[in-house]
Amino acid sequence: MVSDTPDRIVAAALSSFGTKGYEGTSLDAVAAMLEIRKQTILYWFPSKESLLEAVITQGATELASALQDALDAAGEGWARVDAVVRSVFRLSARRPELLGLVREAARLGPPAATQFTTAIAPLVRRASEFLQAEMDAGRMRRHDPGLLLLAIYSTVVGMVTEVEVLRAVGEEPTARSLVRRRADVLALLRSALLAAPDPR
Amino acid sequence: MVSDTPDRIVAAALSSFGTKGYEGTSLDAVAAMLEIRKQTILYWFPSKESLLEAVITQGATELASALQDALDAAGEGWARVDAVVRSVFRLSARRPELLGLVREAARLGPPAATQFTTAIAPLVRRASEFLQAEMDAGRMRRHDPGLLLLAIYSTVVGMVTEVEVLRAVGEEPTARSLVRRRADVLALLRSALLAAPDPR
DNA sequence: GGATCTGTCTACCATCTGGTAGGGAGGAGT
DNA sequence: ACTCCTCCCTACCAGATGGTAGACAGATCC
Repeated sequence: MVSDTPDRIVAAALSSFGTKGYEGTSLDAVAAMLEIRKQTILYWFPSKESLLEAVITQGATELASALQDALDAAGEGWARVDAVVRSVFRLSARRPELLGLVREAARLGPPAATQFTTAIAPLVRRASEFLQAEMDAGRMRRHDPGLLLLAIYSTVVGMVTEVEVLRAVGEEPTARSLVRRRADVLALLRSALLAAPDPR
Repeated sequence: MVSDTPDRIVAAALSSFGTKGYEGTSLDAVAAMLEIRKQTILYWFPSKESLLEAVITQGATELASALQDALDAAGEGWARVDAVVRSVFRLSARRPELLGLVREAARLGPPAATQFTTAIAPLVRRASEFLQAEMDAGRMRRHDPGLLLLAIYSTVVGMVTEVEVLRAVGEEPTARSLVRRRADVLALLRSALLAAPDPR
């Protein structure tokens, strides 16, 4: 029988890295969550950095699979954007640490950030091509697909992770508010992206 | 003669907190930047936390004044949005640490985040009222002003701070790219916000 | 039953962290 | 000349941090 300890360590570390940040999380703290000793963590992962690496791999995998599931179930055209946004909002309710980890990975810079972006690169490419195709077909306004993707990413991730900014603009981060925010983001993206109905 | 040391400490700490993060910055590191001893920092600021407080006050003041200057020089209507976006992009080129600090403050949560949002609350209120007025006048599409503000904030700050995500979507963060990004953000916001010309 | 391997532990360690205690140089006030 | 105040320093300290060394229990193999 193989031990499930490394998986449990990664899960606990993901949660803590995603909420308290990498520097803000000590190995002792992660160990305490699992009621094991720090040395057990260092038995499975030779250093804190290598644990981060495993956590990012895990996070990227989970994120990619969630988005993939949403896309598999989605239709065509705008429905795909809709599905992705909805799945991110669902994720933010069920696994807020995961979105937090995305932010943290971006903040830490290389090599963590590079690892993450490399892991989800295929999704980025597909999304980019999708946007390009929609634009070519005249169904979306023309923008640089890469920058558009970054804008969508920033907006959606900001809308679900920036709790304090949310409060600053007078919105309490409740479950009900999440539904409103999702509706608002979708409406906003609609008007930003969808080409105006051809007047001719 | 009063010493300028506290100001220099705050400036150095702002730069480090904004790039490496709060936990990622040690008092020794800040002291080394100024070629003084850590104890001199602790003479002026009784604790690291109180230094953070001073840094956030300073950061919020600088940010507010930059935005205020831009608004004072701006015209009416859409020109005001344009002016704000341009000033943030200018800031991201001249003082990237400042934008980094905004992100860091939001990430740290209370009390740092609260302090920051409190400090710029007047600007938020004015912006909110402006958007509301534009909507009432039929010049912008209707959205929740608070959520709209958060979306704009996320998009613009993301566009200037998320260097690694930028790379992931195939955009190298050069000075030239900054101009393109600014143009793209403005175009995006235009189509998202401006009401379609009344067809009647 | 002995040897080996796996997984977790206890016991340390060096380094770094924020923070305290207190000294001393030099200017200002008297 | 003396004292006081401002400002920065050296010398420490306790606790936390990431990491190492090695013991030990239990399973597995021979």
